[in-house]
Amino acid sequence: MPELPEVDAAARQLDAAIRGRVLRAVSLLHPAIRRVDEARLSSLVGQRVVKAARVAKWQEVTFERGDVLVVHFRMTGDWAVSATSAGPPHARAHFAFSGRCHVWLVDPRALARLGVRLAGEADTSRAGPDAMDPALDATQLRARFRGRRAAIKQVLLDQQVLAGVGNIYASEALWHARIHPAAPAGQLSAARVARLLTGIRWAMDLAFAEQGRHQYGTATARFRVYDREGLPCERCGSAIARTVQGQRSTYWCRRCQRA
DNA sequence: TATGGCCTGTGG
DNA sequence: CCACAGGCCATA
Repeated sequence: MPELPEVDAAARQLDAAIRGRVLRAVSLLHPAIRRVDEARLSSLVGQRVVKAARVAKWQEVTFERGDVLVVHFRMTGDWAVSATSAGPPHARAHFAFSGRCHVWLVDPRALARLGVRLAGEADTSRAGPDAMDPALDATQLRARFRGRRAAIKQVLLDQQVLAGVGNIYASEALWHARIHPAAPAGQLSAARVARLLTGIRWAMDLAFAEQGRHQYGTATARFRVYDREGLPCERCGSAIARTVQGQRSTYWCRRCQRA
């Protein structure tokens, strides 16, 4: 599920379901999810939802007193919304709202995280600018890469540098920009960073466009390089390569993407 | 900067 | 059985 476009869709779905409703009850259904401070969670019960929105790869549900429920899907989280109180498989948390609205956090791996930021508390996440923020330009992005000798692929995954790019779209964006995934981030020319930002927006826009349409495109149909090891590059026809960087798979074209 | 851990599931 | 999974954090 969760890179920026998917989290964005989830947050919109959540907002449509719960905005204006009152939280009636919360229950946690898996020990790993119980690491959240339950007293804080309970303090949300009885409050009305002002809005739900995406912030980087987080979702924030703002309540009337200014308290905020913070949710991160990690690898496999998602929402399930229904009018009945029967939970779906892998339901890890249950939120009951007024008007017979039930929301489940569904997460097979149970890696998702819940948190509560009470009114007046500072936001401690030091996330960088949002990848889809139109105000972000290539000059700013290049400034954020400056001094980083690590591979651009890994720097793209650093949410403090740029928020919202994950493992799939990092590969996709680098392919679009024709940049070698191991290139040192701080050495990229202005022109290359400009291409990279274009590539990031291109990959994200494609994913946004996919949301409304057939949810079930296969990976090979949806992506240009991700999960396409050995298949032909759609630009030059040579076989897509897979390498590992920082314990994560990187997919790229040896011919199109030069150092 | 690398490594392991968190969790469960799927596919080779 | 093993490798791997769209994320992130703790630790040395």
